[in-house]
Amino acid sequence: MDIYDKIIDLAKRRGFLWNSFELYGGAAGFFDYGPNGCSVKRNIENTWRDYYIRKEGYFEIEAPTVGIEDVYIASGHVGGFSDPLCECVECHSDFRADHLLEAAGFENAGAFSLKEIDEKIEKNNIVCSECGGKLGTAYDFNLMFKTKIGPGGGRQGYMRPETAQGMFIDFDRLLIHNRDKLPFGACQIGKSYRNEISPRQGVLRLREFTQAECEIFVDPEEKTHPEFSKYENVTLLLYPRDEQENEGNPIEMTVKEAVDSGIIAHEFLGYYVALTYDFLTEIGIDKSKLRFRQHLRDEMAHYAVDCWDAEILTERFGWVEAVGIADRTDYDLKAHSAQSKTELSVYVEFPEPVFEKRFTVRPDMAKLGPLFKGKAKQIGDLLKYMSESELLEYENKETATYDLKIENELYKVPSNLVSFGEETIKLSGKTIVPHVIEPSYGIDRITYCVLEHAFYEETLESSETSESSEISDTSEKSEKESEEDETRTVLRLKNKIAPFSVAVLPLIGKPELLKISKQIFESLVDSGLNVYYDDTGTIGKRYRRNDEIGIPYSVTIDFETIDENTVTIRDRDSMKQIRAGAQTLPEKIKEMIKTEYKIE
RNA sequence: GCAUUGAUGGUCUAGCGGCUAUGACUGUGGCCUUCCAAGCCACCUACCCGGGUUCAAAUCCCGGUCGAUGCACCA
Repeated sequence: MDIYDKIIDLAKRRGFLWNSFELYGGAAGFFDYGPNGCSVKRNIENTWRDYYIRKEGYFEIEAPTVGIEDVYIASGHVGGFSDPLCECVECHSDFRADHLLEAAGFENAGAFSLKEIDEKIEKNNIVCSECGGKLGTAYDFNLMFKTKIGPGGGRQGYMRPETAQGMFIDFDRLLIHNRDKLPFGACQIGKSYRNEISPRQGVLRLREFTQAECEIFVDPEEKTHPEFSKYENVTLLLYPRDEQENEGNPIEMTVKEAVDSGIIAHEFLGYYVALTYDFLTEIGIDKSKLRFRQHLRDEMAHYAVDCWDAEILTERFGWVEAVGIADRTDYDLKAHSAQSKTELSVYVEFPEPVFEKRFTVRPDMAKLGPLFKGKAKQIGDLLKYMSESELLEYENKETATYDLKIENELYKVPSNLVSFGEETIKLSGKTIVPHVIEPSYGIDRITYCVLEHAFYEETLESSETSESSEISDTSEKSEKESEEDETRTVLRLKNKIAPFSVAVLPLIGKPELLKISKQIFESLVDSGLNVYYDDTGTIGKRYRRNDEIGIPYSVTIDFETIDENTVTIRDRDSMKQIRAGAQTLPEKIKEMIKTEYKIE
């Protein structure tokens, strides 16, 4: 049983993760979060909000999960989020049709239509590489879930394959909300949907999953980050493109070093790579099992400048991509701008107005109008955009006119109606389409990894077998261990991530202890803590149960509580205890939660 | 989607044509119990779904669903 099986087993038993639709036999690619899983996931999401909304000051929005067709035409998902597949008639293997053609020597096979693919397969006699059978006609498999909006034929709708488009579409509203200034960010946490061909690896590849995405809109020429110094000395394990291509290894370096040496494209990306490191370690990802891998050039979207994935090491699946941090440039805004025929841009004021000398031609339109009637505008425009030398070329000194030819008609424009010269123009700003820096987090993957990294088993020698250390034969000893020693399973979750902060446990079920326990429970609940109360069975069993779902502290009420108004506080990880006054318990526990206090 | 393989209480598991489906752990109630899965008593909970073969199917056959693995796909 590997750690994945152990965690899925624990997750099922203790209400973290359940297969969806189990009652009806289940469906691949869907998971339910049970009560404890829901708490952990929510705590992770709220910590994310803490970083992006509270600290970074970005704006959270909530857009629909169903989108209209225009959105995904613009984003490229309607056309590009599908793959041409080809099925073997004999053995029913599926192949990427474009890959087959590329293997047969065609270049840019990805650009072929389905019809072209069929023709080329036919002509070149391409057969199934598995069994040599004949290939069926190519078809598009689009990874978006389709739906209809409204009754009857309805309007074509799609379940969103990423939350990002919501932020792009609201760009102009968000810009006004930020009072027309860059940079600013918008985020959203929510479900996304991809109709995966074959979901595997449990909760790591889902058809419905939760993303936390942030789109930060920046000035394309200003990719330094004002708060860069906050993270510049964070040391990261980076796996740059060059190292991957030359079979090298990840390298440790500070964010500053990575940006200065050009490994990370710019400060803005570096800042969010470091923030991601901070966030992931804060929620309990093991530092030593976290690295940042740069996308290879062919792996990156064609419009992206640079892209780094946070990868988390898991035992069964190896390095799992959990976060992507990309510079998407102005691709998305331009695409939506073109699709919606609306300008999506920002007017950026220069710190100082810029004065530019420019040669300008000023045709006297008030005179040219009556003279040339319908052609006047065309003539005027032609003159306006001429350089000095061009203008002089058309000058006819004899007749004192500029002789212009438009559609083979000659127009003689009197020179005295055209003035020109150098002018100084004041520019106080310019209109730009912002670039987008996108940190995108896969919350379900992160949640699984947090559980895996928190998972801890220890073997406790049962008290009767303490003499077993005298046995010299190791195999005999291990046999004895498995018989008599017990395994304690602990989720060493960070305090802020654990499903409950503290458990209240009367030592035994005597009425006088139960009464006072309830009072202590109430006082902790009233102070805002998430408290778990349990008075069944024996104390040891309850400790074990709570260890397994990661409750960091247990408050035990015993007979001294009645006499002296004190309780014990037990540490989940060390099992050590301290005594504390019941009066100030809520403050004490809150302080311990906040400081990740360990009783040694 | 293909191939291999599996599916029995919440979990692990025995049974592999034939009585009321085995056991352990968990859970619940009770007794006991002054700090780490203690003990005793009682109880709850299961043959993945649909067809077929048979007097009789958890067991054999076919199809489906879900899981694991490989190929393919995906990030």
